[in-house]
Amino acid sequence: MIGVEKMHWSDVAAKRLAERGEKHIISTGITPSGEFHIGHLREILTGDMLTKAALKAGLDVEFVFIVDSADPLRKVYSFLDDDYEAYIGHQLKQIPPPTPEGKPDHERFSNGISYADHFLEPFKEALDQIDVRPRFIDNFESYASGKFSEMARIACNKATEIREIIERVSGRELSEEWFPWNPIDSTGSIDGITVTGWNDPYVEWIDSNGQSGRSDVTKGEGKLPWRIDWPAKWAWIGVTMEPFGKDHGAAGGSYDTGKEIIELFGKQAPVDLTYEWISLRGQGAMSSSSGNTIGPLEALSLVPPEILRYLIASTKPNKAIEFDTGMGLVTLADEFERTASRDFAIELDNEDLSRRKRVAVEDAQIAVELSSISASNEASQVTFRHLALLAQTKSNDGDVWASIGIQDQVSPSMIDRLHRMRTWIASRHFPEELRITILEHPNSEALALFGDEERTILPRIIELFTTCEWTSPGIQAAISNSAKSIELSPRVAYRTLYLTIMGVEKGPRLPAILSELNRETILSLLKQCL
RNA sequence: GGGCCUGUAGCUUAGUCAGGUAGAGCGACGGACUCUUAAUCCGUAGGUCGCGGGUUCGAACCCCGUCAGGCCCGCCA
Repeated sequence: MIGVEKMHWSDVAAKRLAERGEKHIISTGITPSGEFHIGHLREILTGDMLTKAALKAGLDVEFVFIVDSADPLRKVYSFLDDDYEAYIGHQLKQIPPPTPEGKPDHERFSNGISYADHFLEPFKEALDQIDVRPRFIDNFESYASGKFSEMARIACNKATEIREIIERVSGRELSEEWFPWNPIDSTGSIDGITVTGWNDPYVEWIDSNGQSGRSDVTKGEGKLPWRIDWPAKWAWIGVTMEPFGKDHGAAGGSYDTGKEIIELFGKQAPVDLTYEWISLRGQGAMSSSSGNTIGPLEALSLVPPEILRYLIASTKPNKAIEFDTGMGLVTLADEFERTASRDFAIELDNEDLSRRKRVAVEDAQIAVELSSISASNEASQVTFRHLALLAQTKSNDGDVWASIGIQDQVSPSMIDRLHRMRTWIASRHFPEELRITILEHPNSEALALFGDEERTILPRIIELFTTCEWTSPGIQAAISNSAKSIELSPRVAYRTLYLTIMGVEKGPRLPAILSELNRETILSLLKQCL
């Protein structure tokens, strides 16, 4: 007995789903309290990949994304002006979006754009680019339209049971005034308000200003607290699976209480999948409030969407990811290119493949499948590294295509890729290691590495550079000939040039780069090195 | 304080559930190509599997302890 087949993480989860039936709703949700970041992308991509795996397994599945716009503003975040003090406790759908300076933008708000919308819109654009197309559910609208009515009434009627569950499972003690409904007070806030009575379907309250009133829980005049709000959503939407961050997944966390609370609603808790967080390399966890973020759109301006998908697809959910916008991104992108261009059918055909290797091949194959964007499925003709080189040495796109040899059939995705590469090179994220730098003055440390051969060949190079055709082939011939004419390896000529022009011993292919530069500038630099 | 997750070559990691003397990619190094030397091809080196015990004929894997990082028990993907 070899054992049960091992599978890609998405298939393992799909199998768990299949054990529960045919029809499924996979849900994800995010609070639009600040700028979305690539950490949020893990939530939504994990959900998207689970959906695809479930479809592959023959299940009837729908993917939804709940926008938690009914959540209140918790505090004045660092990117907000103190004017937002007045909105603390107010629901995100009910307050104005910030201007670029962080002030409340009343004008846009009067045009129907809320704080929640402000942050959601760019994220939707990113989702479109990475080909994630969920059904959006606006939580605030859901409350307003009565979707939560039944669950809210059950929760209020079973306040004692819910209190018991939360206190027992989370191990924390709830205050005397605690009630499973947060009404909206006379100013629009759900903070600092005390529930004084419950007369189905009305919650009676008194707020911090001494004002009293009552809220109809079936009309969304308030909201359920998070720990009840979540299972209530599972219940009314019919969620059967939900991936969530490790913060919710810890023992005693909101999933643990939620799975008991939902039973009061007469439903079953969804299958869970806890995923680790994404941090920014060298900077710790990402957080919208601290400004330590990379937005999905910023990430997408640097790399094609399939690379971001690949990052999630190829990493098991319980592994923390350190997102590296420098060399790590190059390595990731190159790994994707290599993997995507493999012929898995042939590899799997090999009978001698060990079990372990076979699983690894299948895993890679599925990761690639989950990464590809439906529209453009072709393999790219260049590695990221190489494209980075070409983009830096050839200012004209046509020259780049000619160098790759695809000038007659340039695909839209290649053009797209080159443009992203140019953006990346211009950004602060581009790794110095890959950046081509041409010296303005000779580097004495580099020249100290000169040997007899280098000293001998330099005058020959200068001589041939003075007369050769200043094109890539012309320069290449000149370099080659400078060495051959005095019976040295071209290697020496290249080393000499790297030391004189870039101050390093090795480097990228020189002829193309030099042809982009001014001949006199190079000659002058070389002569200074004599 | 209680609980959960993670720790494997310089880097990213597979393998841990079902124990059988560690696999891969990147990088590094070396070589090849009458060769655009960060391209391509071939090869080499590199691991006391965080640490210490235990169980076992046998442990990266199971058990106990311990260290480090992260998280939850208010809110956060």
